[in-house]
Amino acid sequence: MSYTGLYQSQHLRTACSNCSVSELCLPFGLTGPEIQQLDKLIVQRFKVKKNLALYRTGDPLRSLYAVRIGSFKTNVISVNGREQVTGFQMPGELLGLDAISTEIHGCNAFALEDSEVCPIHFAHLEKLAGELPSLQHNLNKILSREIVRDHDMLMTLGNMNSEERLAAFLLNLSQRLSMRGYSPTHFLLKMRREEIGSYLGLRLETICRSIAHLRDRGLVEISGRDVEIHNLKGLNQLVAGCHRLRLG
Amino acid sequence: MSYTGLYQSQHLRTACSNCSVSELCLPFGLTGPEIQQLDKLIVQRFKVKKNLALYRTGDPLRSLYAVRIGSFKTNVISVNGREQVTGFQMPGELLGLDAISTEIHGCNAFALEDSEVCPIHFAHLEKLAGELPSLQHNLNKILSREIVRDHDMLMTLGNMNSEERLAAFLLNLSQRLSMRGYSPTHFLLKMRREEIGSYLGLRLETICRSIAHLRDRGLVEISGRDVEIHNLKGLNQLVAGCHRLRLG
DNA sequence: CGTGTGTTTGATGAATTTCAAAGCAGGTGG
DNA sequence: CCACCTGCTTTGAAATTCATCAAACACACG
Repeated sequence: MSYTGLYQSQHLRTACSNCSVSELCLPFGLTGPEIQQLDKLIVQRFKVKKNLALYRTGDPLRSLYAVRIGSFKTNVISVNGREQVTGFQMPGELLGLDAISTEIHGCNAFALEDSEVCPIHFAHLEKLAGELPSLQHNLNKILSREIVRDHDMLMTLGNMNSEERLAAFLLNLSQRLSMRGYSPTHFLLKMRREEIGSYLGLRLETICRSIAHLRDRGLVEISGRDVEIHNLKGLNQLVAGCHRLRLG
Repeated sequence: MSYTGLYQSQHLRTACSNCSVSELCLPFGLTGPEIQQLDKLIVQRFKVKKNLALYRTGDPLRSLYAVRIGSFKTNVISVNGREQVTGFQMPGELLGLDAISTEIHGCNAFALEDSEVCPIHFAHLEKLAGELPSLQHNLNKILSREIVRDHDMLMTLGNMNSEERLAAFLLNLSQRLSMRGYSPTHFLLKMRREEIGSYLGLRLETICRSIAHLRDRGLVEISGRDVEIHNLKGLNQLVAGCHRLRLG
């Protein structure tokens, strides 16, 4: 069995397994005729084989990348050789935003499976943004949203125990997949336990044990990379108290 | 004794205790005549008393704020009432970047001491950025730099023990202060132990004990809020192995 | 000089890491 | 097609770190 889909086995596929150009424009919040402007930037596409780098720390920023097919992880390697995973990206999401500050990539991006991306030449994007206020506005929003996401992650690492972190992680994947039309309750993990652990600030053994705990509570069934969420509500309750209090 | 300075007692002051308008333009990377354009946006200034909020979660985004005098913390309160400090801001730094995504503030900003800020009306800033490509470019960079900072923080929380986290925190303050012309080795903390703990994902008692450990190693002398770094090199070595490996 | 807030230190217990070993799955070559 | 590797996952037992609970202390302020 082979997967062209992502985080989702073929027979479960309920939506497109890849992203069209106009879908790639979605993060930029563009509609109608403006898409055609952005279209001009999203002309190329290329494949990245599993475990190969899309870019590496220190590479100059040429393009941002929109994931079309597959999935990626971004990580930073410390002097003493430890990996810190800073994020996982799936189709329709952007890679490389952190490089804008220095115009040099500050992390590595590796394909977790055979994948395909569309490069978006950054200098051209900025030029186009200068002409299209709504594009500029949305670029600001995209960058800001990334900051919000990171703050949520800080909250996860600062306030949650291992079981809650794993639950929050699974719910996050579930939500992002359902946004793209996939099943929110049944999907495949493309990363190893060790990578999940790095992302969540835990050791891989702790991830295994937390999986076992969630299983014992009857909330999920996870065998290998295959995830089945039995009780979405229960998972949500587990992390509810740790979430951002929304006012206004 | 009263402090108009920030993180720095009066008698130690070696640089300006507040930021002029042109200094506030520094984060935007502008020089020469362009500053005069930005000047038009930075016209007001107002004071925020210690412990009062500059803005709160749920407030609509009207302005970003440049800290002129004093210091702030940003935090998020979770449903179960726990505080997560997401950052500390000192003069010359910007507040409110995370609100751009939703146009609603996603966190609270509190003054840690009597402070003064310059509001930068965001709609006007975006409009001006549309006319000044270099301003737009720098706004992108500022947002991206915030993402990089957050990634470094994820690394701190994911890979370091309590002592290393505290050392990294002190070095970070030291570096930001020295950039502004203050002593990198002698300064005052404006936040409580509990707030440092929240920021570093530790309890306040653990902060106290980590302080004691660093003192026992002869690296620092901290009594109350007064910090004296005796061995900057030693502190750096402590966290060196956990830092980003730079290639290229 | 008392009161309240913030800090320090100690004793204990819980959660997570570390070390170790066994089990499983997928891919490769005989 | 099977056997064997190799890399990944799971589980157990011991060690460690950090959180929790508790109490004393320090300091600023009215």
